[in-house]
Amino acid sequence: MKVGEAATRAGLPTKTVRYYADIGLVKPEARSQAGYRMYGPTEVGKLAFVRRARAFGFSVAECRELLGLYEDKSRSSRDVKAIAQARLHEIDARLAEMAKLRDELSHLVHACHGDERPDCPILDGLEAGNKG
Amino acid sequence: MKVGEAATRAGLPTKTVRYYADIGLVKPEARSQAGYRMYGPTEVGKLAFVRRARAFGFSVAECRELLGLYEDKSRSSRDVKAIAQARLHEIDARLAEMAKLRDELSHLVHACHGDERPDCPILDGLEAGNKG
DNA sequence: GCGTAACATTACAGCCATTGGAACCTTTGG
DNA sequence: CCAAAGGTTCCAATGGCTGTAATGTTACGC
Repeated sequence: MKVGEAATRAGLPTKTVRYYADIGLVKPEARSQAGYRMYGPTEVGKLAFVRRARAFGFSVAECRELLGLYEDKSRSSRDVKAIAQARLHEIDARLAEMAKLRDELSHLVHACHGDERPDCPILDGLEAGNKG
Repeated sequence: MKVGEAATRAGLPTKTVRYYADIGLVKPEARSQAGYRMYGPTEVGKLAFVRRARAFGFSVAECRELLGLYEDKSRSSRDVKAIAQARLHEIDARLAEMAKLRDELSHLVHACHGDERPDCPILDGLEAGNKG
């Protein structure tokens, strides 16, 4: 498939997919006669993976490393597992924090009466919660 | 207090606090005789507010909007609630994405035997899991 | 009162990860 | 055959910081 479809399937802007190809993060499987980037399901999978990892806050360099886990056939699976597991711990920590923040905001939203009164618990809560 | 202390209290880098002052997001209460940015507790509160909002994924522009509501005494809490609730939905979606990434990595980590063999299941995981 | 370290200032450059636009080429369908 | 839709490259700009240089100010020990 061409870049547009690959982008759509991966849930990324076409421009970004091209950019990822340019920086060598996710290269197209091949180029068509006319020079079009041609992608297969594997690449779409990688792109979607990168999208998730990026949304999570991993840098492009880290995404590269993570993708490296998939691509480096010469690496021992012990190394792969170690790196993946370390990342997993990071992810779990961030996930927990995000969930906590989410619950906080949720609580505040539900505590907010949402009428015309100017004293809103959301703003008070955010203001009060300046300790961390 | 001066910028350094304000930054520390708000949990932000000094540089960022100065940057926020420059773009008019959170201005210092005043300038000292020597031109130093002078902050009070109100500004520290705003800075911490911005930090948390940024961590939630609010853009600086959105932070500005929220701070605007915060500063506008005639604000209705309905507006604030509407904005916060919209963001909450986004955050939920983002959390779901993160959970997906986490599960993907977790699955791969557990499927990997972690020995010296170069054919690690982690390497194969992507081709299969390209649906999201 | 003086030195100096720790802080502050501005201005400007650079960074990362995109994103927009111009100018052009290829494929697809009536 | 021609237009629309979608592809290409390249270069510029954006958002949100972050580093660095050159310089000014303040606090503290001597």
